[in-house]
Amino acid sequence: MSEIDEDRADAWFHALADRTRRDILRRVLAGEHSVSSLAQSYDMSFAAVQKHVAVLERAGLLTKRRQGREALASGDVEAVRSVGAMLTELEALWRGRISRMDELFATEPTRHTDPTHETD
Amino acid sequence: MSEIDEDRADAWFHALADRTRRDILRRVLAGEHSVSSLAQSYDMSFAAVQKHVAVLERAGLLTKRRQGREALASGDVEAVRSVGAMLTELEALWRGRISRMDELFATEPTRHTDPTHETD
DNA sequence: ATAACGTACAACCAAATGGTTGTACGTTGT
DNA sequence: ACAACGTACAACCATTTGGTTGTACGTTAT
Repeated sequence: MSEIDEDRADAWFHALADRTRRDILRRVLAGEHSVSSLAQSYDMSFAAVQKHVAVLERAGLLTKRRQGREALASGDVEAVRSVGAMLTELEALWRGRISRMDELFATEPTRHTDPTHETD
Repeated sequence: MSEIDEDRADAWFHALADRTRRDILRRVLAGEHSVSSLAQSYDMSFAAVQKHVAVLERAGLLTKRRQGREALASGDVEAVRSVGAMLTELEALWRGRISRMDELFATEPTRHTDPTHETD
């Protein structure tokens, strides 16, 4: 895992580790929203919401396009899939553990016929 | 999404938002490790690693069992899958956006034969 | 018995986080 | 022209975070 990948993963998971940001991401994945229309949904200042959007943008989880005075935010489903792929890699490590246990079961049984424990 | 679910998601993503913790999780998903053996892998104090393990444990991403004086940590693949499932739900919102766009394409074409733009 | 080991946790510290208000600046509507 | 709107960002503040050292306590080995 390269240093740059770890940086991206840090940004992804940090961005997702806040419920307001997860909620914003849900909305912008479902459709484009201006920053101010998003801000109206939450009981906090416009600036706070704008910062949350900026965190999601820096993490690459959403993109903004300018239309007149509005900034329209849109979720990037490919980035979400990349995060999912990281978790799948973690699962693969776990599957590796299991197959190593299988190996163990495949080699261990010879012990059962260990001549030093011969009984007949 | 219930309040308790959001709390769990906060804990999951926060736990994953640190590269040392992700690395620890990789190791304990691949196989059981004592806290001190984990600590030897990192250039920080035992206490720091012990706290990282505690964060992962509180998030439910790993479990510990006591064996003598050692605490053996093991990754919980089901929890990892639950995090993945959250992301899949996010993707579903995006697919919803697409199908709403399909609806739009399905109704819009009548405009093309709008009598006010009749040319012949 | 006692030294060494493995763990847990408290107290502390610098840096980052999530919020606030205020300011500046381009865009839109009257 | 000018007021209102939408955005961005700086400065500030309380809390949390990720690290440290030190202490305490049960377990293992000599």
